[in-house]
Amino acid sequence: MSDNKKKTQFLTEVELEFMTRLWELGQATVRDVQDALAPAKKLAYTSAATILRILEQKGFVTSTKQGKTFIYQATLSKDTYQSRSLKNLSEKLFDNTPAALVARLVDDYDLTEETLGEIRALIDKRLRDDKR
Amino acid sequence: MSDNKKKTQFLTEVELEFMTRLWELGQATVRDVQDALAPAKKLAYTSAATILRILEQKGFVTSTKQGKTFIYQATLSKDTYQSRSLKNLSEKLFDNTPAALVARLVDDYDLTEETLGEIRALIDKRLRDDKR
DNA sequence: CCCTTTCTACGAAGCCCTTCGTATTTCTCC
DNA sequence: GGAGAAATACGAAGGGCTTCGTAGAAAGGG
Repeated sequence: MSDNKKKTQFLTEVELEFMTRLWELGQATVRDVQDALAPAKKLAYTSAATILRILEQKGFVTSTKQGKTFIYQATLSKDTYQSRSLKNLSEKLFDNTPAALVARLVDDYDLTEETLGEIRALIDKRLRDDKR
Repeated sequence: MSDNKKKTQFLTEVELEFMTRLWELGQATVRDVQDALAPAKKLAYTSAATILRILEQKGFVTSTKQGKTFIYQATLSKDTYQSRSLKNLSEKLFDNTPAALVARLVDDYDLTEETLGEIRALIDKRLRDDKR
């Protein structure tokens, strides 16, 4: 005890949009991120700056100053966030049963035969690897 | 045009908790749902009533009056909401590539051989069904 | 050196979410 | 029919998110 810091595990819609840009760009200034936003999601420069500042407060990104400008970078990898999100979804909505999640996915989407094949290959690979 | 009704596609944390109870119970009064909440998530009776009222406003549940009491019921099946959530996650975080989602899932979780087998069976079934 | 451009810092407005308390209605049953 | 129990209706407080504007600092070219 204790940093009574309230953990914000998950990103809001807008924050996710920003993190996605950062994951793509690797490093980026406010301007870079703002420019990278889809036309439908454009924000004022100061709005973009605010979102990045908040993301930094929450620990999702870090910044380093270069000249007068901050350069932002994600502290959390996309992979890690994907894991976290899937785990959460599985817990909250699929009774912590990943197989049920895949079942739903396979049932709903009009997955092409090719996609289904890819998925099966992944599983087979994993089964093989586990055997070893 | 137009019903300028802003669609709220997704549930908040608390709302999801409530919907989960409703999905389990089938039909339920405010009191039923409140009682069904996990101890850590107990709310005052009026709070529970408020959440259900909001869920109704948003169209996720309907109510019918029975005597002086409202009986609530989900209008959206859990399956449907699962689909919607998966679709969203896939779009927003996996470049709309369901196979990538499964890949992450298979990589992260320590899935048992049994679970992996189940998943593969699902896919095989789907592949077979599609063939027909 | 100063003007323009570009950046950061900060705070405010509007909205929604969460939680609850108070006030009112409705039912029941003695 | 009136008292008490239980339900609904409503609104308010507190907090967070989203968006932006204004003010001030920093940089650089003429």
